[in-house]
Formats: sequence, C-alpha cells, structure tokens
Amino acid sequence: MTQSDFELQNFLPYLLNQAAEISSLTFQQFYKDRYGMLRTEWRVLFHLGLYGQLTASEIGQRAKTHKTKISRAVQRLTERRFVQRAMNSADRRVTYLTLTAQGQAAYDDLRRVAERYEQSLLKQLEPEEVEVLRR
Amino acid sequence: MTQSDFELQNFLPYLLNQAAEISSLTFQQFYKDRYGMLRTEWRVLFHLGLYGQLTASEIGQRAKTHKTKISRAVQRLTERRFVQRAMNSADRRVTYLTLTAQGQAAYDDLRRVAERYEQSLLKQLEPEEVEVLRR
DNA sequence: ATGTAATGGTTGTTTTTGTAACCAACAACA
DNA sequence: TGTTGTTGGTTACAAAAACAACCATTACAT
Repeated sequence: MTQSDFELQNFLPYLLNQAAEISSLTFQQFYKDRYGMLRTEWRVLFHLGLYGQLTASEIGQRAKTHKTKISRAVQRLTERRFVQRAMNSADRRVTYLTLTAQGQAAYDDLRRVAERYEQSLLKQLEPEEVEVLRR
Repeated sequence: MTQSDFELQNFLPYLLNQAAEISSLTFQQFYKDRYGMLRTEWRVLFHLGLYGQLTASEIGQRAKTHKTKISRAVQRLTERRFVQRAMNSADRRVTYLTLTAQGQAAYDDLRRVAERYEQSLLKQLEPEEVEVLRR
C-alpha cells in the first residue's frame, strides 16, 4: 500500500469495527428485545451455558473482559433470576455461578437463534475466510 | 454446525468483536497518547484528511456514525484547533469542515502510524482474507 | 404567502463503560 | 502469630455513548 492509495475502508481496525458493529447489531436485537440483556450479559450467559459452573474471574479470563463488567453483568443476571450464586466453603472469596432454569431456557433459545444467524452469515462467506478470521 | 459443537469462539459476531477490540485498542494508544483524541475524533480527522472538505452529515454517512457523536467530536476538534468550520451562505444550516494546519499535521502523522500498523497486521494475514472482510 | 414537513446540527438526560480505590479472605513466610 | 502480599470481587466516581427532544433553516405543497 503506497501513501496515495491509503483508504479508510481498507484500514483493518476500522474495517473490523464496522463488520463487528453490523454483525453484533443484528444479533443484539434478539437478546435485547427478548430478555433485555446487554452484550456482556449474553456473553456471561453463553459462557455459563456452554461450560457450566464458572467463577466470575474465569469468565473474565475466557471472555477477555474486565472484572467490573463481569461483576455488573452477573449482578443484573442474578437479580433477574437468570443466574445463581453458590458459595465455596473452602475459599469464601469465590462464588460459583450457574444458570437457573430460566437462565438455561434463555440460553437454549438464544443459542438456537445464534446458530441460525451464524448459518445465514456463513452462507455469505467462504469457509477459508472464517478460518482466517480466527488467525 | 451441529447443536453439540457450537463454540463461542467460532460465533462470528463474537469473533469479530474480539478482533475489532484488540486491533482498535492497539491503534488507540497512538491517537490517544499523542493527541488526546477519542475514536470518533480520529475518524473525523481521517475523513477530512482523506476527502478534504466535508459537512458533518457527510462524515456521519460515510462513517456510519450518529450525528450527535460527530457533532461532539467536531466540537472537541474545533476547540483544540484541529478542525475549522466555514459557513455556507447559500444554506446557513450547513457548516463545511476542513483541517487546520495543525490538524493536517496530526493527520499526516497518524496516517503514517496507521500505515505502519496496517502493514504489521497484514503480515499476519493472507491477502484473500482481507478481501473477504470487505464482503 | 403560509402551514407542514424535512434537513443539518446541537443540547440535555439517561445508560454504559473505564479506571481506580477498596474490602474481605487467603497465602507465604519471617 | 503477625505482617506483607495476592486474589476474587464490589463499589464509587469520572468519561463516553445512546437516545430523545430540540432549534434554526430550508423545501414543498396548497
């Protein structure tokens, strides 16, 4: 790329941002409209749905999300009875998190939506491209 | 993709978000540390640097950014003398925006940084992949 | 001309996020 | 034991984003 043909549309961080925004916005409608969740909240929900019992900091590590965001997402999810906390008597700093029945139902529902949406996106792409995105 | 091997790491919106976050964060350091700019601000700066005189709503359209964000970014950039406004006597609602000398210098500088950063990212990817991202 | 809608842009208010400080529980070690 | 450091997590406050209401100006129809 030379000086003169630099294009914002080709600048990777910008491009990725736009792609991310568009694709998240579509999916956001579902978890927001159906369950009033925010992005971090569905991420937490999905982590618990996929991997079962986890602590807040484990979710933080996996999702590469700051602990305050996790803490707040968990708080909201707990208030709304999607998630429940369980103390660990061996180490009382830790709280294990699991989905409630309601949380599991929401997860199952949103996961189906996610899979359908994923399919519709993949139809527009080639398999190698997806591979590439995962560097 | 079957029910059982759904993976969050493969879910496109999630994946794109993470890629976008990482790459913007890296680039953010430059415009933030050197010029105290926010994301929308460097976007405005880049649009003006690349395409010359534009109105706020033109930038909004091109950058797919809400007009209030543009308005506030322009306000900050104007205060800090990166951008200047020029009235249009034919339609007094419109204000044309251009870079000041200082704004141009900041743009030139950041553009060099962007190009270098772009190069370093591209080294990790194949050309076809980039093509793909642009669907 | 004149009422109504549309456009360009700004301002105000509420949500979210980011950052730092903080607290309680545990660990390590003198 | 006590003192220092770490870890898991929450809370407080500042910065930024989202959303809606709002002006002023222009366009359009009657």
